[in-house]
Amino acid sequence: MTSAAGTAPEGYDKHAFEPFAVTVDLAVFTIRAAVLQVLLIQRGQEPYADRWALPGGFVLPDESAETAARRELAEETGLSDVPGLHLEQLRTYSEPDRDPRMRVVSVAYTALLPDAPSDSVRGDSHLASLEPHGGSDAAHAQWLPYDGLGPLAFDHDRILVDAHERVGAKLEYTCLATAFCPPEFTLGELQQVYETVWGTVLDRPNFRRKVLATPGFVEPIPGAARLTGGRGKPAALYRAGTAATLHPPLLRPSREGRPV
Amino acid sequence: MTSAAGTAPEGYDKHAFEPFAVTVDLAVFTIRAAVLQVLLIQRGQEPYADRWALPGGFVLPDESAETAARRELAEETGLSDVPGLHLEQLRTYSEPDRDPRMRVVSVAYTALLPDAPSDSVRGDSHLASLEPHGGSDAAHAQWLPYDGLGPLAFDHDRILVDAHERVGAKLEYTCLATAFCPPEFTLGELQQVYETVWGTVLDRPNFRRKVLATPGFVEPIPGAARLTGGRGKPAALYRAGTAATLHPPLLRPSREGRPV
DNA sequence: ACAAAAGTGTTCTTGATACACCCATGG
DNA sequence: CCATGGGTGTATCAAGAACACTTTTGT
Repeated sequence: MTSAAGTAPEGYDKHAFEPFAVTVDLAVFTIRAAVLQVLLIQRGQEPYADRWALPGGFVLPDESAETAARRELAEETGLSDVPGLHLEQLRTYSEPDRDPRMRVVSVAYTALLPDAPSDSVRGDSHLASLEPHGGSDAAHAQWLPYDGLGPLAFDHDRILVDAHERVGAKLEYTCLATAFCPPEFTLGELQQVYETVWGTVLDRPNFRRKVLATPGFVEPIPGAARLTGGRGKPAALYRAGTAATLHPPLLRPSREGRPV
Repeated sequence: MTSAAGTAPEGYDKHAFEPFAVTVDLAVFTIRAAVLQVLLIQRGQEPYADRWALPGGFVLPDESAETAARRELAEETGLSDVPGLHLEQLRTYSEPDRDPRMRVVSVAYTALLPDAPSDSVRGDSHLASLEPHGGSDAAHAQWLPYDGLGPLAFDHDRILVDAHERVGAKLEYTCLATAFCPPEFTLGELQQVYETVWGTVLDRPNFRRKVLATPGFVEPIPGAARLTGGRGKPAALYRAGTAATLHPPLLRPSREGRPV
């Protein structure tokens, strides 16, 4: 049997069998002031009232899961057409008891947003722009630090851990890190992305050489420079390149004692 | 909003909205006689009558997608509790028009099965064991070479390409290759896995050193040996180790001109 | 002058590559 | 004794790690 034929309903009576709800859940990350932040919403109703949860919602009858993910992201964050938005399917969660109310199969997506990392720690001007909707759910959409989150609603803890792990792994062998950066960024900011997601410290000279030696990772913007910390030499600016993968990869340090 | 609350049906009337069918599709690979093979079934009905398709079926109301995948694999292949079976979620396909009959969201899985590679090319004794069910769908389940497949039903071409790409990539940085091997295997057989999936030739001495230098990849079976090609020195036998990842990775050769 | 951050150079070590070569078995 | 496949040794080269050092800015 294949996609839809076979084992179960043969006549395709659309209401003859127990329906599944199909939803999307979004693990939205950004880096602000060298801290990994996650976009969460506070639930207003049972189950899990007052707990934090991932943004998300139903897949509508005529849209794909990815379309639904983009729509929900725009609706709940007010961010539509964010330049440099990275959206990628994570995996699907389908345990029968993951939502106590009914059978819900959820396709999880990971999204990465740029937000000038550790530059001028501005007074949450962006955060405000995330809450333009006075609407029911989006009203409490908020960035929270990834570390030290209390237990989330449903199985969202696990989704978030899976998403974080995937992002960390993809930094090793793809050019994904630029998705956290604004259109113009310094190599120090790019390094900050790696250090924040991995929770490690990298050697600046070696990081620099590695990035510049990978064709298509970043492109220099001739003449441009910017001060990053108030003091120090102004850093050269770069744009994201066209390459998608890193060869050879940029491996996390000290994987020796790492559990496999 | 979260998994199930919010945007759409608030009262949770299970039949109030357009239902989705949720299915699993299986990309089942094995290596036989140094050829990458895929398990396919021939469709008996429209749409796509007589075309080859991936095995799969409906997720039942009280099982997870992974449970459904294991059940379908057992039902359609007669293979239940295969030792060393590797089953892993690939991704979810949810384009609204992917099945012309109704809305079907399919969670695709990749499965890898051992089958003594290129050893004694026995007379398809295994193949026969895949068709014990005279039942409707499983009747035509069959191994076919991955290369040179005609167009498959639905979007199964794409699923299969995605699965192959994922397997190839995971060989680089995980110990996945042993999933293609029987419980006891030689290093030559393990190398055959890499060469078959990647479509490249590897240097035997270097491959050997690399594998043995990775702790937990394989474990030697003291004293055991086996002839592989009728001639030549008997090869030492190994078991799969406990490690899951490869550090450093075993990269595909000649990635220079590779599109990124 | 000093601190802070960017950027360059150099050494050391590791791992990958490309071979040449030896060993054991069947025909 | 030769073909075939397993296994070892070795020289060469590229990449990563560690760290000293220079440059440019603000205070």
